[in-house]
Amino acid sequence: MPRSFLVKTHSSHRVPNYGQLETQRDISGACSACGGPVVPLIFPDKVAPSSPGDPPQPWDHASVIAHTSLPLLCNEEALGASGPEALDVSRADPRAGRALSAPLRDSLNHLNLPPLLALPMRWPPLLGTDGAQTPGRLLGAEQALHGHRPAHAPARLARRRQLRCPLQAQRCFTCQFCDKEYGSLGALKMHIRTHTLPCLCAVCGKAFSRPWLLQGHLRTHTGEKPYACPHCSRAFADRSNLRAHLQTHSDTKKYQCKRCAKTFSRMALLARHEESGGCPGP
DNA sequence: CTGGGGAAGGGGCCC
DNA sequence: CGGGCCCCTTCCCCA
Repeated sequence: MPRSFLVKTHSSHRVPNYGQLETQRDISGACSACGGPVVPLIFPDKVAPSSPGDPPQPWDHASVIAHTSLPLLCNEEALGASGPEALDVSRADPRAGRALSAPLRDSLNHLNLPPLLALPMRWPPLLGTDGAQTPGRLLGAEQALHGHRPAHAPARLARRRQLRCPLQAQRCFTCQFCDKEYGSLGALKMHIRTHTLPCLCAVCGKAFSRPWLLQGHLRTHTGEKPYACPHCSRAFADRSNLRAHLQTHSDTKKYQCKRCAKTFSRMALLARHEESGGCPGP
């Protein structure tokens, strides 16, 4: 997905009011690293490992997980572990007697879910804002995790990577979960978070790849809308949504149909216009 | 069918 | 190098 026009604005404008959120995190206990709720990660039952035909799963790669330390970011603190043993995935096994944090346990009870459900990696079961399941839309990570992808033997996979990046084999970092490639280890680590989803919402249990995504999600629970439209009384929880809304106040719409010259406030509307066949043409 | 809001995903940039 | 924040984009849903 192209990300163009990444214009940095003045940092003085980056002062959203997270007071409520900070208070909430204090209640539940927060990860000092990501600000998310502190809950132990529970890996799927290793008694029932992935079948050979299944795609590789994050929990199938404990060594990689430990190396990146990403998925254990939160539960390390919850477990109070430090040192190498903190990276031992087996320590996060629910059968080892690890308890959920009280807020999350309450959330799970509220959702009436079976106890000790394989929680984090496949969690949550596509919850809507009302807590109901929303089958219509798969999360990106869920798509990556559950998409049908043939398993690759390590040697063959390495061979394929070599063929793909013959000149940059040393600088090519490939995701073990989806084969995406990155030019830096940092970029790869950030991407891996989209598979491991280390930040969990204490209210509904939904998992996110990054703390600020969780913060944005928490606004759906608190109702906080720090981004107000200067032209009307509307306010938004998300800056991008405000930006899209501002287009509705603009006389000059940003996206124009090349066939009929009709303009639209959003690219999605233009795309829908072009795909609907309703374009009268020039 | 169209316009718009809400929520979320994810790569890039800066510190 | 990692975290935080930036931005755009996408999807779903509703009026």
